[in-house]
Amino acid sequence: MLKELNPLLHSELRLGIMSMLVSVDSADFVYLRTNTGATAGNLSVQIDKLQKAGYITVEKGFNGKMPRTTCRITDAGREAFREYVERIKEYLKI
Amino acid sequence: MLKELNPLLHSELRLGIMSMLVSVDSADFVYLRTNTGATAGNLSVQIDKLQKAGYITVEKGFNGKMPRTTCRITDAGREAFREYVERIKEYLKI
DNA sequence: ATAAACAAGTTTACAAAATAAACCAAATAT
DNA sequence: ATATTTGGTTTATTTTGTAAACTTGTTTAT
Repeated sequence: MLKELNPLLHSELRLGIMSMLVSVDSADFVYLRTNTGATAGNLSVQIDKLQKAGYITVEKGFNGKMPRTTCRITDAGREAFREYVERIKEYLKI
Repeated sequence: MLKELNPLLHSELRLGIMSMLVSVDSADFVYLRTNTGATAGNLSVQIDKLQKAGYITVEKGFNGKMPRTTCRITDAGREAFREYVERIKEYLKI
């Protein structure tokens, strides 16, 4: 029997964000926006959701004078991602 | 760069339906309902969407006196599923 | 024979989610 | 000085998912 997929991760953009964060130390807002191709508004909202779930941390600082938002995956995020991958594999039959 | 995921397949229930159909000749409504755990209403709606997209065929007949709805995946459905799997693999890093 | 309960779906109304447009504040370019 | 760009956030709209309510017919109990 197929197990439920974590609805927070089963979203194209949020999965994309997590996918980028899982293999780097950190990534900033601009990097994520560029590499996901998302609009800033959409990205902002989805980052918020991931943060509220405790899957990522969001740190606001400055790059010189320009604001910079840095995201990092948490252990809980990493584990949730791992389990999501495990579960969806059964759907994909791989 | 991550490619877009087919939104018709990136849905837990529809992906579950396709996942079941991809490896059997056919499956009827009751089988799909039981094995996905979906409500009949939800299943009906999602089957409709897959059919309208040309990913499955839906045949209405009878099992004795009781109505029976039989679903089959089409070549287009199989191909869409294949491509979806290929694309989401990059998100999952597998 | 009639009513109650059940089976197989469909329709529709509602809730949740995704998305982009509009907005804001500060920095840089003209 | 002012127009444009950068780095976002807020909010309004659209899209989507979902289940409750309904329909049509069948079986079972009385």
